[in-house]
Amino acid sequence: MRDLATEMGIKAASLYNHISSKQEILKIIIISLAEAFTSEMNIIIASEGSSLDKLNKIVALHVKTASENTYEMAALNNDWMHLEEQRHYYLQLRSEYEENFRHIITSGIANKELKDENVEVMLFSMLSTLRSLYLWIPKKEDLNIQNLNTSLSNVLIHGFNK
Amino acid sequence: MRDLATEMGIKAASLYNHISSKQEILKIIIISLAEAFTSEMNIIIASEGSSLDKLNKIVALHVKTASENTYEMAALNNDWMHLEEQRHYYLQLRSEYEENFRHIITSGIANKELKDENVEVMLFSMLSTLRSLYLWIPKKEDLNIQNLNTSLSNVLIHGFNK
DNA sequence: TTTTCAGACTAACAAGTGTTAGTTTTGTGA
DNA sequence: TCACAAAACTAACACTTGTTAGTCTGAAAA
Repeated sequence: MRDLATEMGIKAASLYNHISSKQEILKIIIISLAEAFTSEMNIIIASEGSSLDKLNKIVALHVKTASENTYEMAALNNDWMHLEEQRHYYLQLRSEYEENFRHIITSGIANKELKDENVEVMLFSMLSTLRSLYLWIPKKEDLNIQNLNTSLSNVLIHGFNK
Repeated sequence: MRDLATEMGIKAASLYNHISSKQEILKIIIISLAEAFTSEMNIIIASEGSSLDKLNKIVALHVKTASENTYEMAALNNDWMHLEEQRHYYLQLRSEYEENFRHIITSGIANKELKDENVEVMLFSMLSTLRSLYLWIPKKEDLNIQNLNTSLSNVLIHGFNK
């Protein structure tokens, strides 16, 4: 809290005129990002289009979030486990999101859009790549968001062997 | 240190009969895993075989490391930045490893084994999935290591669209 | 049997943590 | 110009942290 206050040019005690605890800061950052993300995810789920279309949209949503909310994504990824009252709620949002993602994949397999490969492995592979974007995007200043969407979708969905 | 000592059934001060500082514990865990990993990686680099063969071997090495050294992998992934004297050495090992990985991909593209897709995106996608394995493997108790190697290689390298 | 020493112990330190109580300053509306 | 509220301040709290100094214990070596 002292570091944070110094960065803002005030004393630590003055922070408590604005927030009620350190926990509250964590909660605000993580829960508001998680809710914003979830609501965009629900729009994708409800949309028309093939499973591949939806997967592409999910990739784009992650790229957008990681580039516009890099630090919030870092907090969400690294510090969600330090939430207290909201930990359960966060985990609920997260498992709904994973369940939606999984459903898109199984539907895609069912209607022959996707290979009949291990669903959990597919899900894990996409999720862990997309969740790490926040670490990687800031290091590649020169990349164009549209190109990134395209090549990330290509690599994740279509693979890279000939 | 007090938690650690309690877990061992001794008092915190007694730990200092065995190690010289908390830092040293971190160093031992991270550097020894990184060195072991690097030396196995070098064997793969030096081996005969196509780029695809090498990529498969790298996947298998990550799966093996994540399942046999889950906690050490967690420490390495989450706490390498808290290394002090060894931070530079760690980053050096890591960038050599990434450079080797990148080289396998560019060779694969050059000899037409792999698609001519964005190398950095391919590398990022594989790396972030493989680096997250330590989080995921313990949750899937029932999975067989050999099957995991196969389906992970399939998903990462061949993609999952039809 | 005595000596030695690794490895446990207790007690305490200095520094850092989030937070509160009470006070002063500052800027805006009456 | 005055009143008041927002938001800064100082001082201190209770607790946690890694670590050290000095001591005791028990088992192996002499």
